[in-house]
Amino acid sequence: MSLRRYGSLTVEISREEKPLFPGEGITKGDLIDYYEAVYDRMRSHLEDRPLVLRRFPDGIEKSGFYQKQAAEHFPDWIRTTRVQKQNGHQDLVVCDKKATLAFLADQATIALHGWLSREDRPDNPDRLVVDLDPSKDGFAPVRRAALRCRELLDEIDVPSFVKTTGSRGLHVVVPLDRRADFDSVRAFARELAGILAERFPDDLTIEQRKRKRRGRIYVDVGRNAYAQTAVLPYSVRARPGAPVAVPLRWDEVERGRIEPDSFTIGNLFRRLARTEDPWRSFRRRRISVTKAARRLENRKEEQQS
DNA sequence: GGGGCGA
DNA sequence: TCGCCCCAACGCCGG
DNA sequence: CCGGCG
Ligand SMILES: [Mn+2]
Ligand SMILES: [Mn+2]
Repeated sequence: MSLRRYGSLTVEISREEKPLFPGEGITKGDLIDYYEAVYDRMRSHLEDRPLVLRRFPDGIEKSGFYQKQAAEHFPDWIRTTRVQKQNGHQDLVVCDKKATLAFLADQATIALHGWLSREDRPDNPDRLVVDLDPSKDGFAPVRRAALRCRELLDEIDVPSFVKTTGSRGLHVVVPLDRRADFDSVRAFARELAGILAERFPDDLTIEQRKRKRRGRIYVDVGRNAYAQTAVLPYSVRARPGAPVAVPLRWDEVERGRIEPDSFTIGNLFRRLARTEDPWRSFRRRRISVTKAARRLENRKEEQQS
């Protein structure tokens, strides 16, 4: 057992040498090192956001579990927030310091998923996510879908940001001013998805039924709802190679060199050292969904005339 | 990873 | 003392 | 209302 100190807090680390990614020999100690080092970049995406933990105490080759309710035995300095659910409430972890991230990593939390809203206004998302899910292999169509999504948003002066998920797809993310609730945001997102699928019916679909997708990319906006989550920027994924969800610049998507597993625990720091935060302007560019929806309506009218 | 519980 | 179990359930949508 | 989906 070893100890790591974070200011006045001490985290007991158990079994640093335990392999969590046996294929690559990546250990729990490596995971903790990673999250320690990435905390400063991750911080703005963690702040005030209820978390869902994806834990793999016996490594990614064994089954893991999701954890929402913070365990009784978590230290008292781990902050939690009470959220309402169908039949009562739950206390979810909120990460407000590096020590929390280190503790969660020691608990074999490989991936962190976050609500799209923050604790002070849980019904009003601060980001809209267009989740592009390929139904077959090949990343080029996903990159193209993301660029088409950005293009549509550009047409109505809505800023957009893109990240790899570390899995198979991409997320296109729009920062919101939180004046609109989930129902309004989702209605707008569904409108966007519908237009995209209409423009590119051979490549994109909004069909929920897998069988009806026919190999096309699923433009999933269903995550824009209360208590739903998306993988957080810089989260590791429980997949071979220890891939990471990484914010990108749009020109990187245009160049077409990025693959879903381009960034991993093992190579992300080269990038962080060389590249400034591609989402640096995220907060500055928050928008009103109500106004954006109005611009989308106007545009549709002028196009049919 | 760690607590609770029944054998 | 040891082995086993638990650790999320929810919200939306189309039919 | 059910079942599928993520
Ligand atoms: Mn996805
Ligand atoms: Mn999805």
